[in-house]
Amino acid sequence: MSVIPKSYYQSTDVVALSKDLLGKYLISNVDGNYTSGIIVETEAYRAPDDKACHAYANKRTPRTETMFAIGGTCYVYICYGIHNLFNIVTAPEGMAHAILVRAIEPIEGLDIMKDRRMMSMTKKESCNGPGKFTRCMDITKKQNGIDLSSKKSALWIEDRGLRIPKTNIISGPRVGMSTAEECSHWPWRFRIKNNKWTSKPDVVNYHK
DNA sequence: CACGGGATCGTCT
DNA sequence: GACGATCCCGTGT
Repeated sequence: MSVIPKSYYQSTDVVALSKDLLGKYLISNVDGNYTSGIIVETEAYRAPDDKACHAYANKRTPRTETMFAIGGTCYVYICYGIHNLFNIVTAPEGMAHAILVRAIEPIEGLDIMKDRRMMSMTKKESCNGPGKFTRCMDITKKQNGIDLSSKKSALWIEDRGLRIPKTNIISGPRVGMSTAEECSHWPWRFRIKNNKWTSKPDVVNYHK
């Protein structure tokens, strides 16, 4: 039940951290409603060279400013006007790296999550998307910029000893990127092999 | 199961 | 004023 310390997030290898975060527990304690889940799918974003990253070319705007914060900071933004997407900022302050959490396996507080989602948590469709589990855990822009390495926060991450062997980690291209062109092919999307709580596996196919 | 379109609004040009 | 690091539902097979 140990909270992952801020030092963990200072690595400049955001790809390695994206893999290492698989199997860690994301805890939400918003307004006293405790829910948790295991991170089963992640995606890496890395400024300045990654065109798919909001902070591509180290572009600073009111929105991207959070990405430049110290590793261990929470970055939440709204996508398509509806969905709150949850990211973990990594690397030292000034370096805009982040990891998008794309899916979790719901573990605790299933009744609370069910009410928020209006869907049974035994269904694999309940949390297998970045806009889905945030709804279950009430993650919103209110949490943008908070510290993920403290249990005093509304959100934090724990290492409960679960270990995912490297042979059980699948990598693939990132999704949902029409303008980032070649960067979308970078295999920076990671998920736990044979885990029913990940989003539908994409077939890697560069031939059509 | 694949595909297509609508929802909906913050963000940046 | 256009565009999303998405989701859901309808239609057709």
